[in-house]
Amino acid sequence: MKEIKVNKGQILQSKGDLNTKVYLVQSGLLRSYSIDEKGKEHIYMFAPENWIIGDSVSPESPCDLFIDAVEDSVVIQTVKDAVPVTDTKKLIKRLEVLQRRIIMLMSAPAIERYEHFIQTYPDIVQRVPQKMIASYLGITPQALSTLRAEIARK
Amino acid sequence: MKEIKVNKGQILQSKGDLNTKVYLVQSGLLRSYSIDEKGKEHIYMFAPENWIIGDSVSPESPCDLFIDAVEDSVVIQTVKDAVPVTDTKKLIKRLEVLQRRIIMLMSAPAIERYEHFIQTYPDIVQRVPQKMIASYLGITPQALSTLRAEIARK
DNA sequence: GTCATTTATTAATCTACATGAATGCATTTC
DNA sequence: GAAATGCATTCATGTAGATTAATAAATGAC
Repeated sequence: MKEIKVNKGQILQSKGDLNTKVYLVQSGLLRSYSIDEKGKEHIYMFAPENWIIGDSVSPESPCDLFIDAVEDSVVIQTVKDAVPVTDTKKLIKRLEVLQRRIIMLMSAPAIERYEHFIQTYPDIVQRVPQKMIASYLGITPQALSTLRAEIARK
Repeated sequence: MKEIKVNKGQILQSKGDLNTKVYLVQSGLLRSYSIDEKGKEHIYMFAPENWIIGDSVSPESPCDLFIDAVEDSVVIQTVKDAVPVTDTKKLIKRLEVLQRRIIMLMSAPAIERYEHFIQTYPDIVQRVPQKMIASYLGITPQALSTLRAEIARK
């Protein structure tokens, strides 16, 4: 358990890493994402102040996600075992978020997913480039741009 | 905490219910799903023997999902508070599954999601109608049928 | 066993979103 | 402060998968 300063763009975890840690964000903003065979990034989550971020695999397995800093950040790094004990309530809360995300990915068109996102995370919208929001929503930056133009036109 | 017999097709939980329970499947097969504004079902998960199924919202909030029996089943019903204590490891395992599902929904085409599904849950494939697999994958039964024909042709 | 209902398949058409490319701004870098 | 890089926008075209509809096969009800 130690405090780390991370610069914007700095990578904390790469796909395939073993013995990965969990990060509690003190200040700044991290993100986790996967990269597919075509080299395309897909953002799994954003972690602003007070959020916990890490790959949900056991420490022994190679991880799936990259984690890096979207802003200069300060984080506390802990081993995975330390976390579950800390806060079961938070885990349940996270399950709830993931459940809603899956349902939305399957049933709602991009425009509704976008509207839900800006309502749920208005602060994050201000802090990350639009292409990252597109990546989180599962669409291209072009599609998001077009969709925003449509919303503005109304 | 009590044991319940459920008949195929019987609904255990409907969207909007309060004080929802968690079900541990003894035998048979349950599923949870949402219904969108167009009346279309989207299966969130299947729960065969020894799985836990429930809506990930606090007991006080109205739930989002329906739960019903795909086969005649026997389940143990418990209140939510009883579960977290039981097994943090299982919660983590579930986070891992959800993480992979989200990544796949965003980055993999339907055919790969299908192949991943039949590899991961070969038993479930045998036990549920194809349209439910389509619903789980986030595509229509027609699309799955066509996609299966393509696989067979190879 | 017969009829009714649900499920799976196939095909024609439509649509949301991807891809690729061009352009204008805004940032960073030296 | 000029050049380079990254970001957002717009447009033309392509495509995975949705929708609609018709038919066949399987399952269930009586």
